[in-house]
Amino acid sequence: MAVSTKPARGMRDFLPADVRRREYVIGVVSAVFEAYGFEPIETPAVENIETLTGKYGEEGDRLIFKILKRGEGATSGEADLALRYDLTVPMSRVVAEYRAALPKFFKRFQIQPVWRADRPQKGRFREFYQCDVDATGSTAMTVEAEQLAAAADVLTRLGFGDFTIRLNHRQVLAAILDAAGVGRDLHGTALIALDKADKIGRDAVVTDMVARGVTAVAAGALVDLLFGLEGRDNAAALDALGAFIGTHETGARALGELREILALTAGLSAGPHVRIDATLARGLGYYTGAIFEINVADLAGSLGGGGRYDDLVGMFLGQKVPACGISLGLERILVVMSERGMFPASVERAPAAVLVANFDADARADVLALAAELRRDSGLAVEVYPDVDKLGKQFKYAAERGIPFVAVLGAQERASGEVAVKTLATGAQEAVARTRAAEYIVSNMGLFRG
RNA sequence: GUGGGUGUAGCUCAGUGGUAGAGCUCCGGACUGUGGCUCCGGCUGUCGCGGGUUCGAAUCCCGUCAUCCACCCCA
Repeated sequence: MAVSTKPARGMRDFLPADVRRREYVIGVVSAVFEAYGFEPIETPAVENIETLTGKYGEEGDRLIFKILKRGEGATSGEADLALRYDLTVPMSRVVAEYRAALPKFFKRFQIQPVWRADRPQKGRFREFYQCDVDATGSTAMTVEAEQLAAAADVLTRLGFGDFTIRLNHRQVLAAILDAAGVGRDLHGTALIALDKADKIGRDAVVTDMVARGVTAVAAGALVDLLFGLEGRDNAAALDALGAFIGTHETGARALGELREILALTAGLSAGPHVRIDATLARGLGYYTGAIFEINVADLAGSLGGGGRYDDLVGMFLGQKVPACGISLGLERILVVMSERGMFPASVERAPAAVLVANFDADARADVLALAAELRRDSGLAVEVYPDVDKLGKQFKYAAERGIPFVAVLGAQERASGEVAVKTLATGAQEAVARTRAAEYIVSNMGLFRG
């Protein structure tokens, strides 16, 4: 065996138990999104490369998986296609392409894999699913509020109680930097330093900023502001930010938007989880307004994130279409749920409810017939042991797979028109009339419902 | 792209220069119409790969690959 049987780096195979868990989470996500009036769409795995480049910022562009051009590309290294990096950009392309056919307010959700040429680590893969909700056509903060509520509903229904939704605004960040006296050309690099505030501490942030060209006075002012916000509630934080930026026009308007989002979510599921965080920056290039990120204590990365991007669709259409969206990371959610054992018993269920034993070559046709009767009459999944084998092996197989009942149809049972049904959890076994076997199993099935 | 940890049986790992081990799993049997418990017996290895040092390398050195963790960034 010379060839490795492992999947490619950062990619994973999903065995039955994995798929069941994934489908459970996806089911909750779609049900919640649909309840908010979002409609599903799907787009191709592959996009023309120019659709993707220049949308994510320098760091993002570097992580795009490119596909060599057929033919001469194999030698020249030229790429004309790429695997999608997220779902937001393809969705924006779709909105631009089908603008006339789509409703004025287009609310879509999309649950599909995306690919990033990143270095894998805990909760980070090169192929992973995103669950995105986005709405185009409105600049109202009701959009942000509802999307935060939808995300909070999903997490709450999955059993999360301890998540934090960090909320900030790109224009607030810009206003703070302006007010501190940081030149526009240094905004990007200053944000990177600022983003680390909660990790590396006050002095390190100042040092970092100065190294990036920010004056010591400006860096000091920023740090005083940010660390002065610690421990304050949302209203106090917004007031402090407002005092700092003073009469800065776009900044004041942005703060107003954050106040509105807080007011609108206050009575919703998201309300208790939202926290103003002036250090939240987010690297993706296309955000223009409110930005958010969902975190949980036991994971370094985020469970989800998003924000408003009013110019992205316009990059394809040439006409401004406001948009806002939020993305939940399926694998991140699954990693935490698996570690915490948050899956309900119904998800960890056995593949079948009944195993029909097969130990008499002459009875094989009748065994298959019994299985068909049980499926029809009980509605349960019924599996037949394919090989003629010792009964002991078959009981062991059923026990290992977690199948709760074994039905035995041997010469004795066939002669008497009965089926021996054994309940593995209790060890109880009863001979029941073949016509009543399904009913017997169903009535005992309640013991195993989680 | 940067830094670090780990690669030995199907799995978890021990073995720090002298003939490759344990536990679990698996298979068979005790129990040829009954799983879990117990007991008995048995299988399994290019020690990640390539080179170097050495009389001798799983062990030391170099390289490489894989994987995990962290950084960056992100879901």
